[in-house]
Amino acid sequence: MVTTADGSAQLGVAASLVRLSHVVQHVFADVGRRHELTPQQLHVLCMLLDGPVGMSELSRMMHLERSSMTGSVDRVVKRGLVSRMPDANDRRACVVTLSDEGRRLAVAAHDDVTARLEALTADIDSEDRERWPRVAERILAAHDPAWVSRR
Amino acid sequence: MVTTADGSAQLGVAASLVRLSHVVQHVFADVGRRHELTPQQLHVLCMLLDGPVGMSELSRMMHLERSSMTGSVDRVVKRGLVSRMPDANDRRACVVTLSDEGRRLAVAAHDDVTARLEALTADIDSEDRERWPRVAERILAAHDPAWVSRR
DNA sequence: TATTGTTATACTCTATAACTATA
DNA sequence: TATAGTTATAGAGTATAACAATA
Repeated sequence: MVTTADGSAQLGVAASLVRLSHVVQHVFADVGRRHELTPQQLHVLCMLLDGPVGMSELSRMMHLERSSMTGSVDRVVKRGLVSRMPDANDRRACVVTLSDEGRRLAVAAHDDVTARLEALTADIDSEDRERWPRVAERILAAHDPAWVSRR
Repeated sequence: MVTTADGSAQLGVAASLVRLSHVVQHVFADVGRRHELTPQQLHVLCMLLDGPVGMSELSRMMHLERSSMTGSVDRVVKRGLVSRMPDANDRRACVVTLSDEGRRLAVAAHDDVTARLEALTADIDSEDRERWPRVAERILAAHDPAWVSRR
């Protein structure tokens, strides 16, 4: 808690980010559960929405060890949501690809998460709603400078 | 991605919250690792910073089943970071209490997380830095109306 | 030699169901 | 009956180390 100029107490910037993160995680877990997906499985599917990705790249995107990815991908493969396709240019590698069912689930869950978060921010001034994503992008860029160029 | 009035592309409110959440989780995991704590263990310790808490209340605070809490608390007990004390008013219950070592670790890690997040937001206009926590509180209140009254 | 991906192993984390003890 | 907490069980998630195959 921080005391502001007018004497009222409010969360600090860091504390508010942590709290908000918990809200997002909670929404993510809840939406996943409704689709019978764990948060991690949903996360994997969302990473594949823009197209197939190799195991190494996927583990980098998710900040996980490659060996951890193997098991995570195995579980969604077993559910028929993704498949491993051979990489045409590198016989060591494979690309993980959404199945039709996987894409359907990923899109539905992604839309649900978006809707839930939009609802939570519905009563915020439109000025702040416009302003916030720009602030967020500054934070993302500070955390991962490469993020800017990946867009 | 959303296209704004001036034609530039930027993240939507929901997408920016999700991305930010990942950054926070990453900072949390990284700080924990430096103190040889898993993110969940750090989370438990932080929940106890304001004073001892019973198992049921703790599981409510962390959105976990009580049986999951048992194991989580067992692991930090085993490391000597917390202990279960009998509840003076209810012989069924116990209160989980930080040890000196646990408090030291919790404070150090908490400060590290705060410092890292403050650093990430350091180059943001002071107006936005002041404004953001108020916006965040609106979101927290929308997600959990009881949160307001708990402050 | 470096990279891609997997296996083996050992934990941590989590939920469900059934249980004990106290309120 | 209801609540506080645990146990038993099963599975998901994760990291480390060692390995195979290809680049």
